[in-house]
Amino acid sequence: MRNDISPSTLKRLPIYLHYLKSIIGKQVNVSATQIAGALDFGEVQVRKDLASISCGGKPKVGYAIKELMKEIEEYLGISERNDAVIVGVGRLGQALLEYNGFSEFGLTITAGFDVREDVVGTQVGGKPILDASGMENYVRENGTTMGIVTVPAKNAQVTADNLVKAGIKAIWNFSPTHIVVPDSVAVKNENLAASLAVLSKQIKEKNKII
Amino acid sequence: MRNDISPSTLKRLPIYLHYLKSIIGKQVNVSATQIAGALDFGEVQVRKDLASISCGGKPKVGYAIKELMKEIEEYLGISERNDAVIVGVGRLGQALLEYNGFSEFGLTITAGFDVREDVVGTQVGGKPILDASGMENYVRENGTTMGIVTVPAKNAQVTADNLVKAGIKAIWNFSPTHIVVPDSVAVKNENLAASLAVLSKQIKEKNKII
DNA sequence: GCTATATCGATAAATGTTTATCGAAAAGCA
DNA sequence: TGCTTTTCGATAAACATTTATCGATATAGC
Repeated sequence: MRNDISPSTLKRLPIYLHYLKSIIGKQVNVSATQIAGALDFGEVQVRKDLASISCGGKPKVGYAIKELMKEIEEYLGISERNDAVIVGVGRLGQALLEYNGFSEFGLTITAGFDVREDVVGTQVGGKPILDASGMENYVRENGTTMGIVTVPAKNAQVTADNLVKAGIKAIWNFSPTHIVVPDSVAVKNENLAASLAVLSKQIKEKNKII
Repeated sequence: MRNDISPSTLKRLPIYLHYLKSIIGKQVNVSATQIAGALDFGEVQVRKDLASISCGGKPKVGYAIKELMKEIEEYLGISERNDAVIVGVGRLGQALLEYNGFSEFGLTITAGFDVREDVVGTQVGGKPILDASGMENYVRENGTTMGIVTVPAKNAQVTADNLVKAGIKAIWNFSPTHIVVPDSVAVKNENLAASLAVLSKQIKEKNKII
């Protein structure tokens, strides 16, 4: 349990966790070789990643799945739960409200906010959709940690600014624009265009080779 | 226009492009300093990124916005258009069908596929939703390059396999599971859990410091 | 008990990415 | 014209990540 895990490793931990969940019940132990094979990663990389959070595996046997899962979950802070609100209840916002896979990682979405009268007052995924004007108060009163931004691009920065004013600690931005926040706030710009760029480039390359 | 651009740079190019679009009309030239300031990147990094695709900026003036945009667009292969289908027309699939920001990056979504009778036959974002059983034929006949996977996790790998069988060149996987495909196919697993992990970790860190 | 094998963990090498530094070039101005 | 400022682009240094190699160890079979 060192504290110096690289961002790259960190990004892979949830992937390992997901895989472990899919095989628990079928086996007791798992080797780095097996994980690497299933996920198409390097064997050494897996071992190195796991070494940084795990108390260790046994030669010839591998890692105890249950323990390993517990260690990853603990490291990812799944015990420390965070509350989030979603600002912008369009299709994407709705999709995120309905998806309950985040609770697996300690995140609970408590409410959605929007300005459109036809959605305010409804429920999506069992969570209330409230008027955007009440967002700041809600965040302040409930001590909400995270704001998920799914508004149109042109409103994203303003929305983020409001969340920051309300004392949010982290912003997860899904709107197709880059937002900037003070240093005290964590931000992750979910950038579909960037992924697409990488993928397009790969297509180009593969075409060239063949 | 070298051909050896790093993945990290590649991921930033769409961000630059987006920013350039937002300031074109307001100015003719832009400096790396300005871009870096607006996007909260390092000044040198911006210059290095741009150097790898651009024919160059002028000291004291910066880069000609129009040219720079053209160069980025060309590099990203926005001229070479790709067709895509979406498999799985739930909320997320619908959100992606309605979002028309991808065309900006050369991607056209032509149809959606699902098994649920209540959506088959409808239109979302002006695109037809067809029965999943016809997916392979559709892809083969239209020479569709990319499959966007937004089915539930447990169906993701099967869906991917079918797409591969149909001759797809790239898979963009939004379902919360890791899928594996042959080497000949490009794949990008869009991993929300990974992003969330990184963000949660950041929150933890910030809490510690304060 | 001994040997063969799978697997771990550590160390080292290779590779990739970011950051710092500096000279040079273009523009503005006295 | 010559000086100052801004900014570029190149080079080098620092840092991070991935990949390769190898000895050590636990298990299984003989």
